[in-house]
Amino acid sequence: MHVGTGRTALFNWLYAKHTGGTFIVRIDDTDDERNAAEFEADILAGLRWLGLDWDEGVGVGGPHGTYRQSDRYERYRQVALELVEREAAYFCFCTPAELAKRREEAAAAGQPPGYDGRCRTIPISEAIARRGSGEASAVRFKMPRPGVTEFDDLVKGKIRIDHEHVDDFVLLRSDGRPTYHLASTTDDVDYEISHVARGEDLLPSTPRHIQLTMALGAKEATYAHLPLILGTDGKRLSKRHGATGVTEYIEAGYLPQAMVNYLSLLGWSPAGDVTIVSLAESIRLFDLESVSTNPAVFDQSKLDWMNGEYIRSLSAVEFVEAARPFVTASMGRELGTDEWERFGRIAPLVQERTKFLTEVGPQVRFLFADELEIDPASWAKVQGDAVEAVLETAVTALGSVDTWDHDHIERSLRTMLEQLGLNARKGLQPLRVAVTGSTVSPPLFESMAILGRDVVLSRLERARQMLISA
RNA sequence: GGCCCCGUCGUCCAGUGGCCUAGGACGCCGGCCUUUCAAGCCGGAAACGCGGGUUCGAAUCCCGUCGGGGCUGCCA
Repeated sequence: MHVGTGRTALFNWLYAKHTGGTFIVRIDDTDDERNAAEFEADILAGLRWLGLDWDEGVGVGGPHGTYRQSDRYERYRQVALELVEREAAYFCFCTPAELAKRREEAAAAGQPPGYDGRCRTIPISEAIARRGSGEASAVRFKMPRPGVTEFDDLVKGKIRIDHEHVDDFVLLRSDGRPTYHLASTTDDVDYEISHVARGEDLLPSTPRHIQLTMALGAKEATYAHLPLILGTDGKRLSKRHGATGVTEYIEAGYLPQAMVNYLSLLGWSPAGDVTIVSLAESIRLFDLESVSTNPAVFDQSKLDWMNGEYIRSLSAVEFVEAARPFVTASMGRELGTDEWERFGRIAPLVQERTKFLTEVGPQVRFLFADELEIDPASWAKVQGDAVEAVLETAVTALGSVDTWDHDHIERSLRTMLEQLGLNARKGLQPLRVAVTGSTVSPPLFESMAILGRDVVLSRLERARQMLISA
């Protein structure tokens, strides 16, 4: 699910929750270029991850069948034919090749490229005869002309479009499949949709949908066209801007709460100067009419920051649960009970310094590694005159600590620093690298405490050997 | 090209005629704190696209202009 789709879904959901309405999820799968099953699974996975539950629709059911357009082709066909019967639509015998050619010619001549309506005047009896003889035809909607569609968009305000600029669009393809316009408008009518909130890219199609709805004898929905989400270059957000799929963010270690909060701020803001907003608060304050009219650039650095905020706001237990699959993936194996216990002890320290759940594994792997890998760059960074003395003294000092816990370890190492006349930075970094394998790690004393004396001493000893053999 | 939408710091928002010497957040820069990295704290640079009106007064209203985006398919 594209993040833009996610944002649209979120706004629909917030509006439904705010107004006590019904949030319906229906699958628009009239395009058979795409793999419908995959497309649907991806959408539903995105919605579930974001926590946007639906009252009616795919999976949960409701009074209108499967909520999948691909299951309703017969209904759309009937609607199209009925429209032809009532002379609100007509059969068009122009072939796609002809249309393409005319479009090209029109473009070359500087003329508007839309369909010229040449089949509109074919007498119905003739059209039926041609169809009877096997000639392929599509069904086009007869856009009322002259005419104008005016509507009050909840976010854009008054919109007025002259039908002069709206051509007779296809309702039913020559192979009998409906177009998006037919299918979704029919669904909106059949499902008694009161509000349609969608991307601004569909604004120019709205006169079509409204006219179609009227031709169907129904009352049009209230529309709200949401501003588009742009990439950092100001163009519509697409694959080349990086991760644009909601589900990609799951694996990248983002929390759905952060994504939802971030998305909610793309085109909308709660009252006041708040940035971190709970979902409950968003529901309470949300309103389509206060959605901004201008497009928003998707700025990942703000999402990243927000993710860190949400990670830090997790309870200790929640954090462990959220991090668990990432730790397992990072280690490449399932951890044992005692290992999880150790993880639970270090977790609060790690939680404070992580922005993405994917960072957790690398930060704690030193706790579970039999043979610690020492990062070469880190090792190089701590080399100096004092290293050998530090390592040696530390082994002695730590060897005689009577209770192996954070406080005793700290006291012992501070004493060591004094003896050697070193500041903490100089004296502790070599130990950090020796024990955790990197210059970047959770706090050293606690790490040592959790690791246990034996492992710490053997790692320090090993580092000493490395010095000697070097 | 035509039609439509939009134009406040780099980015997301606040601002709906005087409270604006334009506010918050992210990012950026500097400092503090500090056992690393983060986090945290303090400070800083940074915007009303432009030109005309209207008005005692305009970021806020009107017009124009420039700029950006969308649509212009038997895609959605």
